[in-house]
This record gives sequence, C-alpha cells and structure tokens, in this order.
Amino acid sequence: MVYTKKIDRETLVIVASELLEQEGIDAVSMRRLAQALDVRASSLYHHFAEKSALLNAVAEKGLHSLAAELEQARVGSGMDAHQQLRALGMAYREWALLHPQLYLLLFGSTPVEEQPSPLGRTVSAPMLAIATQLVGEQKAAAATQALWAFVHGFVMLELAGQMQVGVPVEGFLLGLEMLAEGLDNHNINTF
Amino acid sequence: MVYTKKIDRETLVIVASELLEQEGIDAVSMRRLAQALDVRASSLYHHFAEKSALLNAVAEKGLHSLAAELEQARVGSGMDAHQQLRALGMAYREWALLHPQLYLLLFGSTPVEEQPSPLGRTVSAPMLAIATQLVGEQKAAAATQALWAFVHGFVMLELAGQMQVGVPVEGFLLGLEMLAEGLDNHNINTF
DNA sequence: CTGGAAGACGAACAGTGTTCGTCTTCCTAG
DNA sequence: CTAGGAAGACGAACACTGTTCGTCTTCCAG
Repeated sequence: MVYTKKIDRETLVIVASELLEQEGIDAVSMRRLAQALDVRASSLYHHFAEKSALLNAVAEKGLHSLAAELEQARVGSGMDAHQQLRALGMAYREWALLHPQLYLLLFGSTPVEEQPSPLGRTVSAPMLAIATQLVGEQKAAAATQALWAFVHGFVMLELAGQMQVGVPVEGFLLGLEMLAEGLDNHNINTF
Repeated sequence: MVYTKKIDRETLVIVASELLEQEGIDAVSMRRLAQALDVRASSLYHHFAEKSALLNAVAEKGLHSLAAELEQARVGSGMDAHQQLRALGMAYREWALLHPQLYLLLFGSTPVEEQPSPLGRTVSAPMLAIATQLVGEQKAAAATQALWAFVHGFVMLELAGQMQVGVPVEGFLLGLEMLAEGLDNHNINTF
C-alpha cells in the first residue's frame, strides 16, 4: 500500500478549530478530525501527544486572536479612558459571541491550560492599561480584575442563555458605565 | 440468582453529587455511579432516562441550595441595600468556592438545562430585590444583570485559576463597591 | 393466589482516547 | 549514488464511555 497523505500541525489545529466552532466541543474527536483530514486517528498522535495538547493549541490560537482584537479596539478609540473602555468591552463581547465554542473552550470549565497567569495575562493586558488611566497604578490590578470579571461574566451568562431578551446590549453598556463611574469616584475619594 | 438491591432516585442524585464534587465531572460515569451503589449500570436507566437527566437533577438540587443561601444572606443583613448587596455577594462567592464542580456544572458551559429563564431567575431573584432598592423598578432588570455578571464572572475566573493571588477577596469587595457606587450615581442622575 | 408492573441483570453495540508493532516514504551522511 | 535511519501513516487492539434489549426476579394489588 502507498502512504501518501501528509498532515501538518497547523492545518490540524485549523481543522480542529473549524470543527469546534461549527459542531461544538462534543463533535471534536480524534477519529472525526482524522476523517476530515483523510487520515487514521492514530496518525494524529505523531503531531500531538494527546488530545488535550491539541485543544491547548486551539485555545492558544484563539487566545491570541482575542487579545489582538482587544488591543486593536483599545488603540483605535482615542485617548479618553472611558471611550477606550467602552470600545474594548464591545470588542470583547463581539469576539465571544462570534466564537462561542472557542470562548467556552478557553474559559468554560476547569483550566485547559496549566499555568494560571499567561492565559489571563494576555487577554487582561489591554484592560490593565485602561484601568491604570482610570484609578492609577496602585489600584489598577484590582480594577482590572473587576472589569474583566464583569465583561467575562456578562458574556458567559449570555452564552449560557441566561439573559432576558432585550437586556443584553443596553445592559452591557450600562454595566460598563456603572463600573467606570465607580472607578472614577473611587479615584477621587482616594487621592 | 436473587435480586435484592433497590435504588431510589434521591440517593442516586446524592451519590452523583458527592462523586461530582470529590472527583470532578469526568469521574461521574454511569458505571462508576452504579458501582458506588452496588448495582449494574443499566439499572440506573429505570430512574433516569439518560445521563443528562440525572445531571439535570443534580444541577437543580444545587441550584436550590445556592438560591436558599443567597436569600438567607439577603434577609439576614439588615435594611441597608449596600450591606445586603455585600452580604449576598459574599454568600454567592462562598457557595461557589465551596462547591466548585457543582457550580461549573450549573454555569460552566452550554446550558445543561433547557429553558433560559428558570435557572437564572431562581438565583437572580434576590439580586433583583436589592437592585430595585438601589435604582428603582425601571432599571432594576438591567442592574441585576450587571450585578450578576460581575459576581458570576469573578467567581468563574477564580475557579479557572485566573486570579492573581492576593487580589481575590479585596478585588471582589472593591468591584462590588464600585458597581454599587455606579448604581447610586446612575440613580441620582436619572431621577 | 395470581398476574402484572417495577426493577435488576448481563450481554451487546457504537463510539471514545490511546498504544503498539509494522510498513512506507523521504532526507541525509558516507 | 547508495544505505540507513527518522518521520509518519496504518490497522488492530485495549479499556472505557453512554445506551439498548431481552430475560429474570421481586413484590404489590385485584
């Protein structure tokens, strides 16, 4: 028999991402992926030691996509911190709603990544920049956590179908506004 | 052979909850549950048509436990809305950190429950009461979503290991504070 | 007392992640 | 140019999963 087919790591990750987004995490099985690439499942293990390693690669790729989108939204929205915050929030939400399965893979359950920091640091870096403008360096870390928590929680609830219709967009902006106001007041009260 | 053993629905749910919390969702398999109850796996299907139905029962039980805890925290914290909010937030976070696997089952991924409303309504009802006090009935729904989003997001990030050590408790209270201030200001500005 | 419902059993099916020994392709060192 | 070895595809197998089905047993109600 002739062994022609040849798989490379990157296309494997791409195919996995597409399958994930189109049919959900349960559809992403090694045999299914192999079939899509016209290869046997066992061959995939020459490129990733285990399924979780492949999913990690998918997650990492998605993470960078999200981070790039956020940074772009931040720098492309002027100097005003409030406006930056609103732009970043909208971009975050839009990305998550555009790639729901990928977002759930990233943050949905027990960490698919190992280290606590790099995953979050990458995505929260743009928020830290804005938070620093709003409340100064001292409180920036805590403010970033608060901002990220709100945005992340809102998106997760939305993805889980726990948002009453009609509320989503306005509620999101309102919440962001309230947090920003709170941050401002806190800033004033502290310095 | 003698068929003595007898399983009842409720203990099945309890055993499943314990196994979930102690060994994680991956350990909860029909055969594993059956073994814990000294029964064959196929017998479980006389009590739940499918595994997801069993998990739904586990989730519902957890949901009521959480809701009860929240309501208790609210009514047991005086008349001041801000104080109620802080108490409810702390109770929410404590419950989630105490039953992480159960919390992830409830909210971690694609809805395990079918309807969008009842799951969330049960847990967000106490928040709605507080939000109404803070911003009035008109904006209460949106404010509730914002509050819930923050608390939920914070807990999810904490469970995912995305919180820098040291920040958690203070960051949580700070964020709650900021949201409350934002709500107050919004209240003043609007009426 | 007897029949039927409820429920436990064991075997089986399709699907999963993963491992292993074999075969083939291709690049590189002599 | 040729030999060898690394990289990689293959197919079978293992242990596990959720789920179905036909058979057997227990027990309660008419």
